[in-house]
Amino acid sequence: MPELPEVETTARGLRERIVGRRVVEVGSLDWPRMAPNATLAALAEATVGRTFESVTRRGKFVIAGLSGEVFLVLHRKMSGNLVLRTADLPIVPHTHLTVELDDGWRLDFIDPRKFGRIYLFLGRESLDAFLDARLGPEPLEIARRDLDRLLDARRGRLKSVLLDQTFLAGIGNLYADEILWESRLHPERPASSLTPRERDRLHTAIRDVLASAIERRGTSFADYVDATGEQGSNQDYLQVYGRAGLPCSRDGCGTLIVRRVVAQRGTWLCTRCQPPA
DNA sequence: CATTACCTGCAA
DNA sequence: TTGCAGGTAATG
Repeated sequence: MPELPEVETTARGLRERIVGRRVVEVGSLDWPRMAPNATLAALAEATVGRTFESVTRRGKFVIAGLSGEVFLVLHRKMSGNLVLRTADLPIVPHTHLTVELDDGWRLDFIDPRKFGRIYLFLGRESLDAFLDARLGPEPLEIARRDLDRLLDARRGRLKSVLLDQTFLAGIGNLYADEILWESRLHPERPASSLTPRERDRLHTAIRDVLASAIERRGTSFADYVDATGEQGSNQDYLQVYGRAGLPCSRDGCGTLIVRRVVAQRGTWLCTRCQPPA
């Protein structure tokens, strides 16, 4: 489940390897609804012959910028991966886009569940309009005072607010649970009910949980691998996600982690460290 | 707010 | 064989 840390790791890996490379060929778009605003022909026409100038991340989107303000934007949703391979290797099953580069490497978008999306934007304005309509601020850049403003504008529960990409961009189910455990906040607390001290804890936890997951190159819980096909290590450091029945690791706690459904999502928490009120 | 659709792999 | 996993858009 690629969330902010996994997408950041992938973007960094791609940046190292494809910036400065020219697109030679584009292919394999076998599932047209994965590219809502472009056909294979349009993708090829816009990118072949152009050179990658940047690879960035915004929320869970990877944004590959080519010369002439052409942007290839990819969202991996749940099972998607972006992997670089040498062009002589066969295309594996569930590959839905291939971008061949001038140095003998190929960027493959592989997604068994076909939930992933591929967008093409010509010009920075159309890219920014697309992103700004969907995404709130970056969690690693949000100032403490701005978090107040964001929280006060929300009436839902913490868990669903954290999952809302227009609140903060890039947090998904796994990191929402980890952030709430780290903050010692119950997922069903109303977002606007937090005391200043609790907001401090939430602000710190958002930064710490996401930053350390990036340092560990992401969580390889199910499908995720980075741009070179390597797994991250953050799955070895999870405190609650997927850990029902295991003891809470907080000093002297040991309460068994429970799973329940909050905001229609599997949600793991320590009921002692994260009291309902 | 909640529910459903989109998809496939995999566990029960 | 059924149902669950979950990101997001669309729909009650």
